[in-house]
Amino acid sequence: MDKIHQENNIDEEKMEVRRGPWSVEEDFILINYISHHGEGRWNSLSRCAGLKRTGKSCRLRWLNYLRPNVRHGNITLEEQLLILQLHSRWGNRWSKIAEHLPGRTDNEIKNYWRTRVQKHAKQLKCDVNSKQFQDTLRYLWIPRLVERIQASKPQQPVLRTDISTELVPDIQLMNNSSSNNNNNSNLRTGVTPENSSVAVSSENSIGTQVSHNYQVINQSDQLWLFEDFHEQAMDQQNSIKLWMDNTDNLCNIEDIWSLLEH
DNA sequence: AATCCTATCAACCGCACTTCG
DNA sequence: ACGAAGTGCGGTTGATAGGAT
Repeated sequence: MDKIHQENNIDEEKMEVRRGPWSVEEDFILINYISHHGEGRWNSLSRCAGLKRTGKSCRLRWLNYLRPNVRHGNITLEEQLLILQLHSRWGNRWSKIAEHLPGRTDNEIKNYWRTRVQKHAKQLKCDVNSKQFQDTLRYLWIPRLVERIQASKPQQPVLRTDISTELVPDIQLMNNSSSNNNNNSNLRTGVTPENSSVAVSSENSIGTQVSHNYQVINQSDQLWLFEDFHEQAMDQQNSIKLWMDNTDNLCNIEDIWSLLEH
């Protein structure tokens, strides 16, 4: 180790490192310093600005809280929808997910996932990474969110997000009458108690409209899901039975709705 | 009013990767 | 090419506010 590094280490040992919540004065110093010198070089920034914080701590404070374009407050329904869809694609890559939610930090998204989504997985007694729970998100939670978004925006029949269509499709509601190939006439259908169904449509890579119609059938207190692929497989109906492997996991759809309400 | 419980989120930690000298 | 420093990411912790009892 050279002399300079030795001296730096001695300095760091001498300097007490402050931890815990940031004070208003510290925030002011950090903002003021970055406004004059810019971001980066966090370790030297900390020293030069006269903060008794680690470089990491300064970086985190700036990126997660002090940055001008950081948005605070409740995660909106649209943002929840994006998080769920992006997480199903990328998993726990929070920073990558955060790139598509302007003003939201990876930390905030991570917290949302852990406190809201994982909580529901726990309530449903299944692993958050299990296929069962992923299906629950895909076929129940996401359509439910779409419906709530739609209900909150009566003037906008088609929801568009600011994300590329490659990631999130255009989403629109369809009522049951538009679903014309349900051969199970003896089954009750409907995603919601109001007996409406949700369709998610998207453009594929060659610009062709692809639509998926999700129908939930509540039969004998068991939850079944049917997915109709209207374009490529008009006559093909894939059925997915959730909780099939473990009868303890069979649950009433009303219970799930009540969970999703919160 | 006091205590306990739960949810939330800012902050920290450890690790991996990148940059620099 | 190598080692140290710097940076970024995901996982975890702990303080605290608010609700329940």
